Amino acid sequence: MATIRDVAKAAGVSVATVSRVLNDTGYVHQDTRKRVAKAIKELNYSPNEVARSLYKRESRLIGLLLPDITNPFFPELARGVEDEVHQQGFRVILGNSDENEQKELDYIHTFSKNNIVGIISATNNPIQKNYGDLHIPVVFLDRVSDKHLSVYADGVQGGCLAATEMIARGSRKIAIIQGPPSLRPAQDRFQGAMQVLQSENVDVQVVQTNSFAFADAQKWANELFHLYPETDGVIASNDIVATAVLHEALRRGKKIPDDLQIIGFDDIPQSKLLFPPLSTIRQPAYDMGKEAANLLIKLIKKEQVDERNIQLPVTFIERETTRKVD
Amino acid sequence: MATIRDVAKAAGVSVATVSRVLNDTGYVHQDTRKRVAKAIKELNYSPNEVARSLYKRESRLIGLLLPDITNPFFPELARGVEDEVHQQGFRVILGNSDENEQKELDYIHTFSKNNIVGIISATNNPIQKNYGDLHIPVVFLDRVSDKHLSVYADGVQGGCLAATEMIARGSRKIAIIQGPPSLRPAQDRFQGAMQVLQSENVDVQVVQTNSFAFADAQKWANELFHLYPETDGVIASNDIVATAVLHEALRRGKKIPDDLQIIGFDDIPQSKLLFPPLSTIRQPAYDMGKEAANLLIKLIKKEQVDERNIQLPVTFIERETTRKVD
DNA sequence: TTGAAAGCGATACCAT
DNA sequence: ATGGTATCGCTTTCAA
Repeated sequence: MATIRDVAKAAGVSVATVSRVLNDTGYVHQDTRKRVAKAIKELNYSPNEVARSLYKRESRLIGLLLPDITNPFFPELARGVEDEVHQQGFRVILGNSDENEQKELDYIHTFSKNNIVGIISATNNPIQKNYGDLHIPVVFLDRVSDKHLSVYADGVQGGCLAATEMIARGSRKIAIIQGPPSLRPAQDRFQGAMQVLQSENVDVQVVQTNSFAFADAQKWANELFHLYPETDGVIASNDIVATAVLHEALRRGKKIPDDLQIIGFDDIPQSKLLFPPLSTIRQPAYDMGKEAANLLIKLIKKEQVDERNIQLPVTFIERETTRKVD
Repeated sequence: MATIRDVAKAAGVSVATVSRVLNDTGYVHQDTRKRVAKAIKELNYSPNEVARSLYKRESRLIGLLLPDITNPFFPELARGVEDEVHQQGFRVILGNSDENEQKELDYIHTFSKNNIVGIISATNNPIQKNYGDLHIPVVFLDRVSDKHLSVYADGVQGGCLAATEMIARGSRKIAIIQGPPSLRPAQDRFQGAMQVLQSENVDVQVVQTNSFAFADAQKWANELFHLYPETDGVIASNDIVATAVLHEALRRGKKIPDDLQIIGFDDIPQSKLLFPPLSTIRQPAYDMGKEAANLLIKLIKKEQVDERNIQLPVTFIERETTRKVD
């Protein structure tokens, strides 16, 4: 690997001058600039980011912390973040915390030891203290935070929407699956739906859960139909859970959506490929990722940011686990 | 952030000594060691990886390059890689090449500029030249390579298995979906299946495709049933394509598996949650990731590696898109 | 417009 | 057993 010294020597100038043309700072004569450019090309030189980072005490790396890359919602977020970050000349280093506080800390540590310039975190653990004494900007994604900026979808609104649409389509014995208590977005959805449900003349049953994992979801789905066989509508805490419910309902020979309506949350790519395709409340995951990246980069560049929280709208995606309404 | 100097001062020793206790190299008196340890704790000191990396010309970062994080197969791989890498004290920095050569190059560049110690690549592009002049170990994952080590599942065997099982279960007019031509694993599966299909007395139709994207898959599924309405068995190039086929078949009112059997490839987590659950050829994605990580780390540590290619076995997962056999 | 030299925060060689 | 110091590759004053 060629270094800045090699380039300087080849071009017959000092390293300072090479650095100047590299960073386009200070004065450099046209001819000198050309000679340097030529040397760079000939030596196929590319500056060592590590050395640069050591001196400047900052890299061009952004840390992205996800709770579970295996849940299809998060790759969608990640793609949004990545595309935007990449386009603005930064790179992302991704960590998967596995919803485990120790791993999360490990990653924050790794990030910080590698001079990362900012962090986007979508982790579940309510350990925002861990982000406090970092001296770099942090944006929470799909999470709300009082202390830090955050980008998220309107969960309350989403919950309302789900309940409203479900009632409008005729369900009267509705089971609602309450996601993990520690997860604010899940609780928002729940609250939103409950608001509507309780103000209407319908039966409502709550199924309490504490994770979004496939396997667990299947168990709860089973439990749901066992406990409340009369249920004619399920509002699930996300699409994975909704999928498990759908699956279990079909297994039990229920007609969807005639016997039972189901509404999910997230609109992960797979949802439209289910049979029947899942009606759901869509979160604009990709856009959320882009927004978060954008916001973070503004912070990094110390640009003015006018809003501390960016809340994106959710929409009802009508597919075939809900009945038609005229 | 405290530096090694601060620690040295606080402990009343030189930086050399601090470095010694940090790295556990050379002699250092017990008492001194204790004083240093105390200072480290008090100052909450943690060594700057960037400075360390600059001097040693290597980091503790491993680059993982994925073609499309949005395809659920890859997060599975990634988790395997990550878990193993993490456990062995390295960290992974993840790049998503989006099946785009330029992005792939960008990431390789980023990796190299950040003193990454090794790369695991699962990208599609046949541009192994790009990895040639890197001076660090590279392991290909879910890809086969002549020049570099690689870890992959036995595609030919998988194809054979799919064809054999399908015939054993009574399909006689079989359509096989040939994945992207540039993708060796997809072609292996195809070849494997064709071998069996052609040696048996069955009709076989080939549907040529060039991507694994959801949207495209849906189009081909449609085309398949339009062109070959008699088809009573489909061997798909992966589970995403199989899902699209299943979806389209149900939409057209076919009974699964009575009218039509479907076998996928990969066994992504969603496959078991489809309705009916998808029969498929399972690749042990998580384990493949772990193997690749293990192999790479051996290379990094310059340990002896005995096999240049690690081929993992595939298995037929019988679910409900295939008929029972007695 | 250019160059010399002082750092950035570690490691490791050479003394002592 | 410990310390001084050159070094990694770059950026940025300061002087010329």
